[in-house]
Amino acid sequence: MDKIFKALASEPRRRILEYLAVEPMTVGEIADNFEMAMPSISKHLAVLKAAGVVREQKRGQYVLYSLVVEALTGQLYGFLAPYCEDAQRILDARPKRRGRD
Amino acid sequence: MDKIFKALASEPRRRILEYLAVEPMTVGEIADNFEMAMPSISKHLAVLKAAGVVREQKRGQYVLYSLVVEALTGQLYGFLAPYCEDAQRILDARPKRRGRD
DNA sequence: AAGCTATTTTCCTATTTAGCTAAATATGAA
DNA sequence: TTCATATTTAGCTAAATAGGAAAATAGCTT
Repeated sequence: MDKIFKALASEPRRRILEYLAVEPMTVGEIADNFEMAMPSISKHLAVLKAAGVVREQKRGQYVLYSLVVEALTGQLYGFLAPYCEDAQRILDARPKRRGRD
Repeated sequence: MDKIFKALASEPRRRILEYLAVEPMTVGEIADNFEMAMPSISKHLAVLKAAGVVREQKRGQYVLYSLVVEALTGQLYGFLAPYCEDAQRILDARPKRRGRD
């Protein structure tokens, strides 16, 4: 739980997720949308990846990042469940993840 | 959005919310459950209050803190909504808050 | 008023985090 | 191989955060 909230406690990182929600992107493409230098973006992506909410795929010399939306929503619903029946219901209705990837 | 995630990006603060989910408590009662000194708890409570997820009521020389569960869930569903239809549905079904308190 | 208890505020230190530049790594192209 | 591009890692500084102790504030109770 700590990793996901630490990851989301950053405006640039939340913005990165918004971009990735539209389509997978390379680090450079993401960085083009920010004032920040690429190494900083790269580190933000590492934080998001450690939290499980993005996935990286090597594509030649590029690295393509994509959102793992079930991980994002799943973790937050998991946190919310004890506070809210709706969240528990949504989790229950969710298809169980097979260890693919 | 920033305040809520910053607030939740702390294990002690998440634990405080768990306690308050059971019943309202004074600062001292909360502090009894932690190794931390009371001033630190008091500061964590201030962060949670700034994020809108707890409310404080003066009760004589005590201060009673309580969870504002709709604020906690509402903000997180609000964040989730663009990523997940379920969250949007839950928000829509939620009774609109009147400016009470 | 004086003393006691509960809480917050202030001030300080240690740790973590964000962002930068420069260097290292990895891949593709000539 | 050599050059160029994409990304990550290292090393640094500045800013933010966490926690403690001590002082300040607020409300009882005598």
